[in-house]
Amino acid sequence: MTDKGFYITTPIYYVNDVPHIGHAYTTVAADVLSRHHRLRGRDTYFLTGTDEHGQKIQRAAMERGLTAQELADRTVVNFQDLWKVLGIEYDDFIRTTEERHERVVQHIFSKLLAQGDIYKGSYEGWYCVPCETYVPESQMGEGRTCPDCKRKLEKMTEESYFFRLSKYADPLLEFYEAHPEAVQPRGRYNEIVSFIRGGLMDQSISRTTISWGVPVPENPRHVVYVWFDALINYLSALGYPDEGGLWERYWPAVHHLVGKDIIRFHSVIWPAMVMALGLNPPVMVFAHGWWTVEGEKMSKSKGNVVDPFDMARRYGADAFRYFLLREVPFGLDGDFSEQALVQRINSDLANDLGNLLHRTLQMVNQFCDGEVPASKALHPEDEALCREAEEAVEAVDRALESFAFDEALKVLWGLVARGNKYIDETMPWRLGKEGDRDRLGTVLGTLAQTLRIVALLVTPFMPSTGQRMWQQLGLRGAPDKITSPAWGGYPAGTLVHKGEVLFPRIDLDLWQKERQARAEEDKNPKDPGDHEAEVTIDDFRKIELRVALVTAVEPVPKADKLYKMSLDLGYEKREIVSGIREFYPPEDLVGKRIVVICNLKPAKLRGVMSCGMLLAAERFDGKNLALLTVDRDMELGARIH
RNA sequence: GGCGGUGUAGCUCAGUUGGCUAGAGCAUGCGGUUCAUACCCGCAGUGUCACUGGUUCAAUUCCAGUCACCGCCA
Repeated sequence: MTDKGFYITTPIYYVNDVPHIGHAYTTVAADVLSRHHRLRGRDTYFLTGTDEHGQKIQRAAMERGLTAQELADRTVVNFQDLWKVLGIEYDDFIRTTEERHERVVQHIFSKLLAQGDIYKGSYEGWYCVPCETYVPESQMGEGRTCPDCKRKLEKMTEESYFFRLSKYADPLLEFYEAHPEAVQPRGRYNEIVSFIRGGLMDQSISRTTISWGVPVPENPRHVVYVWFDALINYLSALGYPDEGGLWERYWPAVHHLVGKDIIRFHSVIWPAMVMALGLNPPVMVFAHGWWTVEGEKMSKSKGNVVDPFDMARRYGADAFRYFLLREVPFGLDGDFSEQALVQRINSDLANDLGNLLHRTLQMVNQFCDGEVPASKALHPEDEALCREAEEAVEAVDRALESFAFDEALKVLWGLVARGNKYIDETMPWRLGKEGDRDRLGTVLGTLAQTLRIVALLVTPFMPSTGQRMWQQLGLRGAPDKITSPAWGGYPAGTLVHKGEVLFPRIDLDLWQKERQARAEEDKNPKDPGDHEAEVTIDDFRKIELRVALVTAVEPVPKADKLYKMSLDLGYEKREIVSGIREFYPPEDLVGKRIVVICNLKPAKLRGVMSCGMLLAAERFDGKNLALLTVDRDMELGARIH
C-alpha cells in the first residue's frame, strides 16, 4: 500500500431509503478501518454522505406534498442520527445538493465536454410513460411491457449527453492488469475485467425528462444523470479541483467500500471518469456482500427489514458493530438473525471478553486492594502471553490491511482465550490465599498488560467498549489516542475501577419469551382505550372539514407549545392557534395543505383568537404527531366527507 | 448459451507451492476449577474432503469429465 494516506469512503446513500442493515454494515466497516489507520498514525480521511437527486426523490417528494429539497433535508437526518447512534466518526458528510458539490459536477461536465469526452447525441429506448422510466431489454415483460405496471412500453428518442466510456476500455484494462488488487474480492475483479473485455458503450449522462438534479451548464434543459452526479462526490468533498484542496493530499489513495450491486459504477465508469480528468484511478474498490435475514432476502414487502436503530437500542451499538464484522467474511453474503447476534453476545462478548476483564479486576480488588502490583521475575507462561499479545497486534494489523475484519477479530479473541487460559494455569486466587505476593503480582500485572492491549485492539471495532475497559483498568487518557499498542504500557501501582460488567449475559429463555410477546403485540396491537360513543352520519356531517393551505406560521409569545397559523381556504383566509410547536418547525408547515375544522366555535388561546382547528394523528404516548394532509393536489377549501 | 466461482464434522467455515493420525469456532457429551457474568480450562468425538476417472511413491490439494448450487454477461 501507498503511504500517501488512507482515504476511505462509503457510497452516498439515497435519501429515499430508510437506513437498514446494509447501510450500517458498509459504514461501520469504513469507520473501523478509519479508526484503525488513524491510530496507526496514518493520514486518514473518512467520507460518507447522501445522494439526493433523481427522479425517485422528486416523485416521493411530490407524493408527500413536499419539495424535493424538503424531503431530502428531512430524511438526511435519519442517516446522520444513525451514525451518531452507531458511533461513526466521519471526517465529512457530503450531500449532493450542496453548492460545493453541484459546482464541481458542473465543472467536470464542462471540462469533459470541452475536451470531447462528453458529446451530445440521442438516447433511444423503451419508455414507460406512467412510470417515467426507461426499461432495459433484459427487464421487460412479455410483449414489451413494463415490469412494474405491466403496461405497454413506447419507443422514445431523447436528446442526451454521452460520456465517451468506450474510449477508456483499453486504459482500464491496462490499469487493472497492472493492479489486480484494485478490485476486491478477487471474484469481482474477474467479473469486472471480463466485462470490460466485452467492450464498453458510451453512457447517457443527462436527462431532459426530469428536473431534480444538477443542470447542464451549457444546456439547462438537461439535468446531469444521477449516477454521474453522485460518483463525483468522492472528489467534490475533497475540494477538487481547487488548488490546495484535500484531494491533492488524498487522491488516488482512495478506498471505496461498496455493495456488490454498484461495483460496476465504481470500478468501470468512475475510474474512466477519473482518467478523463487526468487523475489516477482509485487504488481500491471493495465490494462487500449482502445480508439476508433469517435466511430470506430482505424486503419491505416481507417486512423483515432489520432496523439498525432498533438493534443498537436493544443490544447496544458495539455488540451490533461486532456482530456485523465478526459473523461474515467481508465480501461474502451473510445471514442476520437476532438469535445469532444474541449467541455472539453471550459467548464472545460476555463469556470471553467481559468475563476476562471482570475476573481479573475482581482478583485485583480481592487480593491486592484494587492496586495492580509490580511484576517480578517472569515465568515462561508470562513471557508466552506477552509474545502472544505482541503477535496479536501484528496479526490484527495484517488482517485489516486486507479488510479481513473477521480474521482480525478471530485473532483478537484468540488472545482473549489465551488470557482466560492463563488464569486457569496460574491460579492467582491460590497465590493470593497462599500469600505468594511476588508471583501474584506478576500474574495480575501480566493480565493487566494483556487487557490493556485487548482494549486498544478492540477500540476501532467497539469504541465505547474500549473506553469502558480503559476506564475500569484505571488507565489515564483514552484508548483511541494511543497510537502504538506496545506491551508494558500498564503502569504498576495503578488503581483499578471495577465497574458494571461490560456485557451482561442474555438469558435465552427470557429473551425468547420477550421476543414472542413482542411478536404478539405486533400482531394484536394494544387497544388505546379512548373510544367514543357511536355517532350517526348526521352527527358527523355537522363537522365541517376543509382543505386549507398554511401561509404563515409564528410562535405565540409566552406559550412554548403554540403556533399562530395563517390559513388560506380559497374562499376566505383565517387564523388558528395550534399546539404543535414542539413537533414541527415553522418552515415545515408553510406551504402544506392541511385539514381543518372550520365551524368550531372560535376560542381565545393565550390572547390570540383561534378560528378553527387542524387535524393531526397523535402517538399513543403523545410524544409525536403527524398532520393530516391530502394525498394529491386538491383545491383550497375542498370539503372533506 | 458464454465466462468465472463454490461443493470439507450437526451448523459456519480454514486448509499456504501435492506429503506426517484433515483443522477452528459454535452446538453436543464427560471431567477439572471456583477469581468470575452457571463463567473459564481440559478431554471426547463423528468426516467415502460432491461424484467418476487420470498423473504421481503420495492428491482434499494438480488434470479431465459428471452432478448440484452461486455470480457476471449494461
